[in-house]
Amino acid sequence: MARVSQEHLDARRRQILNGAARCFARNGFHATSMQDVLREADLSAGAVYRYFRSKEQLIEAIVTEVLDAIRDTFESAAAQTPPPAPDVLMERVMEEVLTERSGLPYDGEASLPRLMIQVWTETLRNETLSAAMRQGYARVHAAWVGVVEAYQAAGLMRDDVPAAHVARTMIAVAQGFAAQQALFGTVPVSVLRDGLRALMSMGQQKAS
Amino acid sequence: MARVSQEHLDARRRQILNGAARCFARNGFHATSMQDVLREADLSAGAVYRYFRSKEQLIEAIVTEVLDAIRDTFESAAAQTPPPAPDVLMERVMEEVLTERSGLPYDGEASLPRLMIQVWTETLRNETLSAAMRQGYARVHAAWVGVVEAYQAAGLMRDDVPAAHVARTMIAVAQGFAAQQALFGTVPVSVLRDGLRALMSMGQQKAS
DNA sequence: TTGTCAAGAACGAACGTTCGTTTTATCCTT
DNA sequence: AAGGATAAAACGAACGTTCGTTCTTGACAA
Repeated sequence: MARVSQEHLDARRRQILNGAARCFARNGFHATSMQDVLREADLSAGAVYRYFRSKEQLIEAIVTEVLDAIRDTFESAAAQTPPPAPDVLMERVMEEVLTERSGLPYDGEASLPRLMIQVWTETLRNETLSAAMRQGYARVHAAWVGVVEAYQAAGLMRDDVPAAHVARTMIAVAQGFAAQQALFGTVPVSVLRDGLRALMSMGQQKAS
Repeated sequence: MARVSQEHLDARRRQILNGAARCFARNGFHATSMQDVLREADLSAGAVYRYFRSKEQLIEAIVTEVLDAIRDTFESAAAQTPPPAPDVLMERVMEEVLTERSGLPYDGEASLPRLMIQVWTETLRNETLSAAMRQGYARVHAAWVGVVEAYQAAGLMRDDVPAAHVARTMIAVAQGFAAQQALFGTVPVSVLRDGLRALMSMGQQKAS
């Protein structure tokens, strides 16, 4: 038997995924042809189809990686105790999303945000991926509800609002800011931190 | 001459756009075939190609309509004087986006948010559409900077943060919340309003 | 150590299908 | 009756995928 090493197989798989991710981040899943992927990965059709049964399976592999990376980033940021204030927390999350420490070796400008919105549109038409996305969101949401409850318990935030509503809003901020990175180009994360700080300063006169 | 009335022509064009928008909201631009559009619009290829030179032109027409509708919604919400607080302002914007008073006769659950994220991905690969999106964003941004400056001038918000940063953050909230509507289904806008209120309440102890 | 060989890995031309679009024929309004 | 609006069929191109072949690898006999 002349099988090649497992590291070799893994490296080939990575090579394909990375090439595909570059194509997908640039052009989206359905405007990217398999020939584009083959060219970018510098492999033949036969080679690629040895590792992935179909284009759809390749897409699903990328989507899963992206969802996992984002989920981990959001979850681990919420794990600190005591949780930092929203402006600091959000700054940290977005910094990680933009620098992609997430283990994804994709390169290119803001490629994770670009892939992220491609993934969003794909979940609209693939029920399996939609379920995966919702499941990842549920975990992030739960973690961030814990953060909000800590704010409220510490008296830092009014507690007459369901923590789930606040968590959803905070996640929306992160999602929207990430989308902006993809759409309008990279911007310092401090912009978001400052904006949140200013919004957080608007509550003082409410009691009068 | 056997020309048909202008109303007929306009109605046919609308019929095509509406059918295409339904397809695009459901499956995205590139996973929707022209045959899908023809079927949904209940017209033949010859008829559709009389009104739109190509699929790309059809896509651009839809993208432009969506961008215009969103821009108008965001801009008009910022036109009130004095501007309502962020939670109320945002609630109003999202209400309009979700009910689609915007003149777009597309139907279906949260179809404008769904189309919106499809449009986002399309701007990643089409420089013309990207420019249109950036231009629309610039107008919205300018309007919202005005709102933030009003907050600061009224002493409602700390004024040591650039208004542009706050405006960007507020737009991110709206974008993210709209994306959530597309991804996870409709949720009462009051969730966002509550979440913002809670975030706005976090500033009071800062001086101590 | 070296040469041989089978099996796995990779190649790339070719397949059938589906795509967006064009052409041709018919209908219908004026 | 005339001619634009629509339908229906057909087109070439490009798609995702397959498959016969070639190249490469590592075990093992000598």
